[in-house]
Amino acid sequence: MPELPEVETIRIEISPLIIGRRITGVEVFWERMVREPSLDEFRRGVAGQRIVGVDRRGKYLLIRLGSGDTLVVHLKMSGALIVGKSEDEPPQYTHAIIDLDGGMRIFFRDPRKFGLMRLAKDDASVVGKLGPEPLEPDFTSEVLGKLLAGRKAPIKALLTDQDLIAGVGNMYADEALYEAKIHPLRTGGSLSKGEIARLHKAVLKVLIAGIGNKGASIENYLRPDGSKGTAHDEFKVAHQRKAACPRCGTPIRRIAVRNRGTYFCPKCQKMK
DNA sequence: CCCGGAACCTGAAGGC
DNA sequence: TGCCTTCAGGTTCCGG
Repeated sequence: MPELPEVETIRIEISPLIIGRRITGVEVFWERMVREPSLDEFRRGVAGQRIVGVDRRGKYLLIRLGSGDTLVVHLKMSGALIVGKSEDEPPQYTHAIIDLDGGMRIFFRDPRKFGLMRLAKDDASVVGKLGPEPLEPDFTSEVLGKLLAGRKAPIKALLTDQDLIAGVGNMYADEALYEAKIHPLRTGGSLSKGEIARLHKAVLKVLIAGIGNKGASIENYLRPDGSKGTAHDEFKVAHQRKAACPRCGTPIRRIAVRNRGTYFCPKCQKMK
């Protein structure tokens, strides 16, 4: 599922393919994919525009247009942007196509149909409420401590709350908690200063490793050239059903936290 | 403000 | 073989 490392990989790899190209048209086969404005307005606002940049904020991909507007893409759980040629057959589950000059097209593939696009005048209306970017220098252990102070919710739920930290999703939250040896059900406010420092370091480590491995191809995530990432090969606990803890050999356990599958080592990550 | 649960989606995988 | 259940989870909305 696209989380920060997956979206960042897409940003890095799609930028040289599409920046400088002009969008010649948009086809949308699943209309609910376009949230704002109306589909007609969306088409008019996108068609004819030149792509002048691609940014990322949290899990949002921000495609900058010559008009000053931003084509916002969120891939949710199963979305992928595949760059191909005009004569290519659309991949299965393609729900929208963005045609570019030079005989290229971007296929928006999304089996679960959660992914969305919108056209925005400014960033604030879309990503204004997001928490800090975890890989920016201003995201320090002290900042993380302040965000968690007094919170009664499970740390697993807080880590995946986009208003607290932007970009961390279910998989990387499990990996970070394992790395920091913290039980996913510990409350945010119960973490010691040392544990917060460990967790901060772990979040950076797993995200950077994820980007280095071009994302995790659990489920349907694909890179713009259609290939898979390899980050999931290095997951210690996330989705490791029936596997053993690489540190102590204890079977990995799965529990549900806020209705999300949560994997951890019951021996290394104690409630205390 | 804080917390938890449901809804949106549908293919894949596993059990019987 | 085939049906049924479970699992996957980012975001938004709603109720307490």
